[in-house]
Amino acid sequence: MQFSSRLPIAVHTLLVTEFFKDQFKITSDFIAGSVGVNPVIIRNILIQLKNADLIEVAAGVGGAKLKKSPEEISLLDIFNAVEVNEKLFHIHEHPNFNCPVGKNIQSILNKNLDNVKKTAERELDKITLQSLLNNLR
Amino acid sequence: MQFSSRLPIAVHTLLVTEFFKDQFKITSDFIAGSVGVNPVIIRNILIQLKNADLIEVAAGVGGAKLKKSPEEISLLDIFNAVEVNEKLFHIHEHPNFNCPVGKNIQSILNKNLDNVKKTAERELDKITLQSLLNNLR
DNA sequence: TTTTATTGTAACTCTTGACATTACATCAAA
DNA sequence: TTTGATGTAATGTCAAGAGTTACAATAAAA
Repeated sequence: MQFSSRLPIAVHTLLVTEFFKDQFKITSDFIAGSVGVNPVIIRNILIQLKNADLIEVAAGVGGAKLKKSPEEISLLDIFNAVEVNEKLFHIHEHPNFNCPVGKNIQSILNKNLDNVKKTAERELDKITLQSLLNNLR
Repeated sequence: MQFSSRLPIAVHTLLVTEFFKDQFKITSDFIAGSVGVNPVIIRNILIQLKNADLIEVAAGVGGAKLKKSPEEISLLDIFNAVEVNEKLFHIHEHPNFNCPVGKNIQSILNKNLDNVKKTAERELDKITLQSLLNNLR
């Protein structure tokens, strides 16, 4: 099991948007050319990033740009923009509630696994778009 | 995107195996009755737990039991037993290597996201089967 | 030796999500 | 009004999770 490539593609999109902002108009076709996927994939991700207030996109004339500075955008912001926020694990839904284990399994696992998820989120929040840009040079 | 219910079901399986070890023979049907899924699902998970040396299963006569003490089994051990170990995120495979962003995106994301995964694994490793058993009482 | 309960395992179906692609209406500036 | 983009719907393909049926293999007990 693996997370989809939406986070990687969204990160790539934002990096391209910032890196080339003074040289090119950042259209979905332009981004798609760097990412290597269909432009519609990029447009859908741009919509999600726009809804999360990370970029603005000029309808009609075209072109995207960041709405915050790269220091203010973390991988967690991007992750939350493109992945639906749900439990990390799918817990089986029909345990036997007449069994002492079945009765408690959901609350026990929810508590422990939510904690794991929070730890991973804190880690994602430490990584900024700026630090990734620094790695480019 | 979500991890499958294999880890939750495997944890449930091990808890049942230990909790009822002195009262019942722990067959796949018995476990399935507590988890609320088809016994074949349990048998396949038992095979994975057996391959990871966490339990032993008596073929023919039936019955499972732990091969280590609950203190020695962590959620990470169980996770590794039932989930194929792969990258946390699927990174897009055909970036444009002629682009300074496309050329570096894979190595940058691999490095940063592997680190997030390692953090989550360390967190899973802190949680033992015994601590979950304690929560049952 | 035969019966019995159980495991091991294959085969099949159903459903869902990711991803790719085509198509076209909408939009806003030149 | 033309032009180049975006917004968005529809469709197809593929892979994985989960459930189920079926049955051979196994090992203990009768």
